[in-house]
Amino acid sequence: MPVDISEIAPYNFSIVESQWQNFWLKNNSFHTDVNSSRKKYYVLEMFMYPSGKIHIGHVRNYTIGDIIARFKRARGFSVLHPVGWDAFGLPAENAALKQNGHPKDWTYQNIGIMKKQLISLGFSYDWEREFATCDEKYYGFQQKIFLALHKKGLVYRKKSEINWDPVDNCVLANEQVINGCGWRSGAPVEKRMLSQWFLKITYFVDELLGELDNLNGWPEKVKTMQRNWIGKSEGCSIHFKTNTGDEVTVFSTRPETIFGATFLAISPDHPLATKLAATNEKIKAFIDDFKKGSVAQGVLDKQEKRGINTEIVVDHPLLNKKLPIYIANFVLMNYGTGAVFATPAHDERDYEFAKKYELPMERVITSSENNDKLPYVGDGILINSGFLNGLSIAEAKKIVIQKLCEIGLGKRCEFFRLLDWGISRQRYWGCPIPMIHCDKCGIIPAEDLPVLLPYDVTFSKAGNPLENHGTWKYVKCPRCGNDAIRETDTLDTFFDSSWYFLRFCINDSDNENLLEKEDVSYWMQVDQYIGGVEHAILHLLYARFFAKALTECGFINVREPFDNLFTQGMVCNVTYQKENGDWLFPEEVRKKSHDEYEVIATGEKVIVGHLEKMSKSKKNVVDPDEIIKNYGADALRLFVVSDTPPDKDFPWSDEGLEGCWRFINRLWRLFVYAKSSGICAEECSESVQINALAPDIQKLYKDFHRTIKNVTDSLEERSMNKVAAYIRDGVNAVYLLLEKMESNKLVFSVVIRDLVKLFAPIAPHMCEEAWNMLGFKGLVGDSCWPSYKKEYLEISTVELPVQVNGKFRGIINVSVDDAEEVVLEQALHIPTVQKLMAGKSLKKKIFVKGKIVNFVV
RNA sequence: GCCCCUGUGGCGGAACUGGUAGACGCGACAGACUCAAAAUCUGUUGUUCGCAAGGACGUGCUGGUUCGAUUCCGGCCAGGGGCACCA
Repeated sequence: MPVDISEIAPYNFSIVESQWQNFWLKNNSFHTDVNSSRKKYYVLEMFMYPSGKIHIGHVRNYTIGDIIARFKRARGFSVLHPVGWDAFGLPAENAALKQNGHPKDWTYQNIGIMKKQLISLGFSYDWEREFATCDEKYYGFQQKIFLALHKKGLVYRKKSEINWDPVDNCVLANEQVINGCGWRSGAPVEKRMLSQWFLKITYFVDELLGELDNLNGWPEKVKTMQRNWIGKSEGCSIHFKTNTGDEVTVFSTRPETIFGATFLAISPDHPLATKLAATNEKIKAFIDDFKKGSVAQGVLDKQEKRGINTEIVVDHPLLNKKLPIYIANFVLMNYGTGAVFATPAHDERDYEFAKKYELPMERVITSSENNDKLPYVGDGILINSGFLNGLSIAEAKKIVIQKLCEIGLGKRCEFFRLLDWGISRQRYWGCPIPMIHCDKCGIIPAEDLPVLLPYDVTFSKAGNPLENHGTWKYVKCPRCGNDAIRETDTLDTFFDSSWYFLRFCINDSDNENLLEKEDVSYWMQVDQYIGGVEHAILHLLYARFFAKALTECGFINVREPFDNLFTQGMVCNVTYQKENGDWLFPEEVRKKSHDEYEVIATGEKVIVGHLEKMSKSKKNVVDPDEIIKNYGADALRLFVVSDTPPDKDFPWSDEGLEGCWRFINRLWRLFVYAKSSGICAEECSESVQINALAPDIQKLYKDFHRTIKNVTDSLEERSMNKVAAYIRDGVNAVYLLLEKMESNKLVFSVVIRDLVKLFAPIAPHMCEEAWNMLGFKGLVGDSCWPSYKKEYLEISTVELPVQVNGKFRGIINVSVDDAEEVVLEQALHIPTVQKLMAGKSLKKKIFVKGKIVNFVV
């Protein structure tokens, strides 16, 4: 006799979960090796910064990855699913300063805490491959990579104006400046000149752009963002000689408007401007003012157009007239050539500038509509343009470039928005740049690799602790033996994260070569990469660059690192605020009436805000540890992939989590009930004879094959929300036939067995326990994934909708193979149909086999 | 300003190549069990008219294609994201 299902004790997740976690860990259950007999599958979630504790966003990211890893493993792939730590970086130094500790201790301590959290979530990692970027072995090898890139000419040094963060006291990459402020500190960025190391990312600009078209497994959104970031512009450069013998080259994407050019504008940073400033007080004052103002505010876009006439002129290349040169604040030195020819009639900025300084405008493009408004930037026909008159913009562009080339002044060319990547950081907690400054030999590679970070540093003095260290930087020059000084800058941590996925490919702890070519070519590319869309540009572009650069250097042989990319959405939660704007924790708030909330302690009115990304400052975070303690890891895992598609933002709700916990229990009760009804591994030995089954059991069995298909397909397309829904569907169907279980042991044994397998990627602990309880051998994940029979999916009878004039009017039960006449005859018997057709002539009848009947009257 | 994406019940969201819109879950309501409650199991739940049978409306708005449109095409509106003096 089976037990009473409502009497079954709740699932004891805390015991079961820790028990299986220990088992997996002890037995190294998810260890992987190169295995040529199986197809490989590399799943990777973006590794995390060890900030202290994981948050729900991490849980969602890593759960998606773990579900895929477990699913692929069950489907017979040799799965690489590693984990590591992006462990260098500023916060460690800030924390050390605050707590009077050491960045290294702080970092490794956090890693310990967070590792425990990951284990408590049941993620199926190959822990043997775990490492942190601050491990000596990792950054030591990274120095070799740096030197190889240097040798290849992909690393170079140049003096450049850098973004200086006055709060964090460090240099920022352009990409780390957001609206003129530091990406971490939020402080307005200042400009300074400094010698910096650069990675020549622009060397691969064509490939970085072009290969995007072949990345079919990447979201279109991310590819668009990268294209915009690279920012290719095609056009033509034009060379000018000034009346003072100087030279200016301009770049334009609109060379066909050259007849409308009325002046030239150069950047205040342009060499000619610098030269003029040396002898001209007014120009010097203008440039000085420009540097102060624009940099400090960092708000260039809304800035008023300003400029100064240099009194220098050039010849128009195609007309017999002179064009004055202006120094103008809207021309950027780091784009194009730092100089433009201005056509005020057809460019908004030029127009604004020309209007202010009363410069002439010459209309050269006309269109039928909108004929008098300037500036005109639309399509049209060329006028006032000599040999271009009457041509379309596209034709004129082609011909004018040809002409400019012929007379030797123009050149077809393209420019990119993408700039080389500045990688020097004046910080301690990073990978030391292995270079040595020698007075005699210059700047040369260090030979005493690895150059290790000294532990005994002080953070009390301002500036870089490596710079301040008593002995560390003093070395002998490896070339001449004289006293020399180490480079004290460290590498941008984006450098660390640009190749970590390659390092996971080797598993041999003795191997000094972290990029063992055979292992890398076995595992790469990453088949599924998962992370937040906030890395759409920087990290993902740098990683692509590294794959190309390391291939050029001969380390590896993969030019694109990530075959499929999945960007998951953020986890959001409601926010509560007092009327004065102070944020409140949910537990400080209570519901007063239907739509009013108040502060429990004071009774003040509470404003319920929109869903916002969980953040500590908004007091709307939930702690994964608390959830796991109260509901278990499986419930949390299920919840973060339920309901909402994983690429969309996820709205947190306590009720939703509760519902997942209820479902875990519902399923657990089903398994216990099944066991008590005699469902077990042994019962599965025979194959199900479908025709011998009672109709309802037969339907259940067939429908379950549909469930298997739906779950499998949804997993393949990464629609985890549908996976959860279809599994619930299957479970609901079984529940409705509970009392028939004992008398249909074979069918139910097979169904229950496959249910355990299907749900195991999402809720591995409970399913492992059920698998074991029902007497199945080994780990559930090692058993093969359930398969479905196609013939069970084909439906022989169907509920066919019947329409009159395209409107649904009833349903008939027919066999799929019934002839058209038979079906139509039956459809005409529906009373409503008869009523609607009475007295009308049938104009047309539509019959789509197995789909629809439609009478048009 | 430019580029991209998204609009479906009270809510999160399903819907195969155009073919019964609303799967599954949350919430709500009801029944069973219980002395009672919780838990559990079973139902109902787009709006609206109707006692009912049944009807009307309904996938942001608005046109179009079609026997038939959440799905395809045009125009608009709203929300979100990216870039932004890029020549």
